[in-house]
Amino acid sequence: MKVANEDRAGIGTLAEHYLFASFSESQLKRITDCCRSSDLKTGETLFYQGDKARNFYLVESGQIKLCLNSRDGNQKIVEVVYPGQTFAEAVAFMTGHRYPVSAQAIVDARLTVIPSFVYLEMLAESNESCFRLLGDISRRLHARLREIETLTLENATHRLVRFLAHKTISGDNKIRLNLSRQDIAARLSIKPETLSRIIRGLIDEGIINVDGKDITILNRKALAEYE
Amino acid sequence: MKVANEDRAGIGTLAEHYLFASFSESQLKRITDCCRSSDLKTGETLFYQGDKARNFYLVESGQIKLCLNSRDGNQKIVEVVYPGQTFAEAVAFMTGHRYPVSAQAIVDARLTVIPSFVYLEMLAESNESCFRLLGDISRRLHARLREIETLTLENATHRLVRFLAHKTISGDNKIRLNLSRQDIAARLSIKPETLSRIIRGLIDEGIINVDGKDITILNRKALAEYE
DNA sequence: GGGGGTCTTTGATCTACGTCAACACGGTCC
DNA sequence: GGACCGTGTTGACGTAGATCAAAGACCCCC
Repeated sequence: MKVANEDRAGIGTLAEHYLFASFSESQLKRITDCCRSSDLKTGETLFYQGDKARNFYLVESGQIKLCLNSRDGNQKIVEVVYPGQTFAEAVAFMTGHRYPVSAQAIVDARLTVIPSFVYLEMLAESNESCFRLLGDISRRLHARLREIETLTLENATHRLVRFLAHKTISGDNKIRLNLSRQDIAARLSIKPETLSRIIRGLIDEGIINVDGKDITILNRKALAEYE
Repeated sequence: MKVANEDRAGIGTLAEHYLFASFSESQLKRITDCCRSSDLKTGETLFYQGDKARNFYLVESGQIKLCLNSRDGNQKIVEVVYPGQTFAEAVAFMTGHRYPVSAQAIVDARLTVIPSFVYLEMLAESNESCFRLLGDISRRLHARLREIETLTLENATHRLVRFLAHKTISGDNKIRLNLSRQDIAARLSIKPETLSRIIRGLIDEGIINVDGKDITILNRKALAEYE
């Protein structure tokens, strides 16, 4: 289902988003009146880590990567955000109100820019919406925990296998990758060269087949054993 | 201030805790009526990863480690919780309602056990409390992000230096470690042997001095350069 | 359609950290 | 006091993954 959403334009509308589902018509109008759309070209940066944060975002179309950069030029992709998903909601509640990551478009993207203050105002009037946001942030918290888990207790191959498993529609053995090799590498916290070698290994073992961005799982059992 | 709290008993009372500060007298009473205290001996496990979660906890005294365990016996300490702090608040909002980590006492500890359902009920009546919780979870989310950052973009020495810097009371060059070496290692995601060698290195460079659990920073500038 | 650029792959080598094993240093229990 | 056990340290060695360098593959764009 994730794959189905990718790159599809127009599914990111506020009114139908989970976080906004509990607002009344008038509340929703007050929010949308404050929102605007923003277009980003491939490679363009929306904000840098440390920037003052006044908004959060809903992806209407395209893909955005949230990443951390080290002084010596290394990049870690923390999350890739797809149409219909929001990001940076939690920033409004953090002291300092600064983005803890940078956000950059992987492909041309269109976003809805939502000023945090209006959202907070509406939140203060709607307990149900608070609960929705709590659920949303808790899910993110859990995702970060699993990330820490794979980083510390699993090796690079495990991480790739998990990544593939996550992309798999149940029952289907075909996966269409929507990220470049270097972005996958940065997402999995490994170097492109290493990723290439790991994929090579899986191909040589007859576990997967690769054709550009298309991956076919030939031996599901063997793949699962890496997890 | 963190150091000052450690092992001190009795500071963990619901009424004075941040998360409960917005509840009315009667709401607070309804919660406390449902709570009980629980004592844990050193090494005892409160819950295991995957256990059904019905409660969250406030540490009254002692120390609790939240950790992940791999099949091959490796342990990663995600967080150490001290008196006056809560943990597992977010679990109530997660699908499945299972603890994503295990919780174990590092030293004898006393906890307040808070049934999630009462807290949720009260939360539904108090928007301000929702905001407090949102702030609380957002802070945790940010902490996890920084953890991912140090794990992927920094090396073992950096992580130790950050750990020490975090423990430092500004202006004071003395640090009293309250964790065993192996727990520090598990917290920093390195092996005890490696931790030992890194510390040795810093001593040999004349940057720190170590006497059991007491560490003195001799050269703050040199230490900071590792960060 | 061909040439310049960026991505990806492959090979050779390096290194930070892990592993394994031996030893040393306290506590504590008779 | 001595035997003991858990914890920490040190040394020798192994390895996953990084780095460096070079060769292909791909992609546009004029």
